[in-house]
Amino acid sequence: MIEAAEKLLAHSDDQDIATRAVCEAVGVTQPRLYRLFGDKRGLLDAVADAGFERYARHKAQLEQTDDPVVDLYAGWDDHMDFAVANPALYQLMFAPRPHSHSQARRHILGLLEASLLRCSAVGALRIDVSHAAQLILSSNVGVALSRIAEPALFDDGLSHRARDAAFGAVLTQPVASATEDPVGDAARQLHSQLTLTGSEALEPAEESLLERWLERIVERSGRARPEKAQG
Amino acid sequence: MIEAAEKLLAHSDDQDIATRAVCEAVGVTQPRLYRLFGDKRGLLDAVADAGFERYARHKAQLEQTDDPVVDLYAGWDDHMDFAVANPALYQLMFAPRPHSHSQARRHILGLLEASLLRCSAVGALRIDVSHAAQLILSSNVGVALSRIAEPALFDDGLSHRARDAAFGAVLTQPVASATEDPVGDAARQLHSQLTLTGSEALEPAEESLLERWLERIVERSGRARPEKAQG
DNA sequence: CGCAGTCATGGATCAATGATACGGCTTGTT
DNA sequence: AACAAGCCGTATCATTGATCCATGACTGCG
Repeated sequence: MIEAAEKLLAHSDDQDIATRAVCEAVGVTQPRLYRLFGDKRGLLDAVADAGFERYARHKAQLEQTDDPVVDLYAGWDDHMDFAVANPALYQLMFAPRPHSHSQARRHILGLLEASLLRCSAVGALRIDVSHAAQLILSSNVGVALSRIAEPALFDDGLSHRARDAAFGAVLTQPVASATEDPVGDAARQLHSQLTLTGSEALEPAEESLLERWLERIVERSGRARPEKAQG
Repeated sequence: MIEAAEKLLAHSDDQDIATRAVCEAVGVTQPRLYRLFGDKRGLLDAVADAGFERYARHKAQLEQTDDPVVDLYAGWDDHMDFAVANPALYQLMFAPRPHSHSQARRHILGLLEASLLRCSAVGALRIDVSHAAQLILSSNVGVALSRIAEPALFDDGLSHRARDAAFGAVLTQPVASATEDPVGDAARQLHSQLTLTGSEALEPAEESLLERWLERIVERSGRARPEKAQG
């Protein structure tokens, strides 16, 4: 029945299900559902917890590297994959629901803490496990919900950038400095200044062409910059 | 009427409102509401957009420092304050709602980009404005929604830790001191860098013309002191 | 001033849905 | 076989999102 509810939820366009629909999808009556779950909220909690179990199973198959930091990176990406693959279920698990008794968030935080504990054991963690887990999970959820809510506003590369930002603040590994690309940095700064105030020294056509060139420089240097983490 | 809807929403414990309740709180009939907003979703969109306007007004009163990075930090904290002060409205604005036409998220992203553009203009930004805005907003929303959903799981200091993590990934460590001629400074810096290392992104002819333009910008800003440095 | 036409208005109502009461059936025990 | 107990499902209620149609107000014309 939980499977049916999740299926209906995934296919419903307004992110809501009717208890009647769930019941007749399984072939049972409504009182049965209410004796089993007590409430519609109870049913949704059960669906959310079932979602966590699937999440945990999928994650258990994945995490077997001997480098805990690599596993951490894979965990973030896996989380994002889960979110985009099951947006409705993901919202059920991570969007605020009043009076929800689902333990999915707490359990996933526990999984993340376990993963971080391994990192901390090899000295890769800069702050304590609990705080790091909160930071990573909330950031990860924020990116996922933002992408679910309005994919047009949030870039495809956002997940990796946010991941590196969160991990950079949490892990002890040296953070790549921005001074590796001085040309790009200077071009970016000038581009912003021109956008903000303009310049009386150039004709409008010249300024427009200059801005295009600066964008090219920034883009080129962004590609050439050594991007360390992918996977 | 929007105010009444928001008030009811804030006081409702299940994070939902009945169109009847809104109508009789204002003293109008239901068809009136449906001719005004077309839909319950339309009403909620209107409430969300009204929430953005309050957010924007509150923010406009705040942002007046001459250090854009300081303003950026204040903006994050202000965002969190808004979230904890108006949790229901905040969820309406930032939690995914199917088929929502609310522009609140887009507008707030625009405000953030404007704030970041000022940072980038003084060389405080390591990546481009749009990407930085996406990262900061999604992380901020994630922390806020997590705290709203389950305050017990997420520490009080999480907001500041996440803030520093996001900003640390986005800002350059040494903040360039504000000068009276930022365009000229940026142009001079880029000119020097191009002279030193060049750029593969431009053709030689383009690069040569770019250097002449940069010289013109530097010369002009050196001669005519820009007294109106506002944009 | 009177009248027809147009349109907003709201009481009444429909349809969907969450939740439940009550009669009937199965099951186990004597 | 008779009886008690518990589960099941039909039928139903209450709430709520959304809409229909008779009514009345306003406008423009004669």
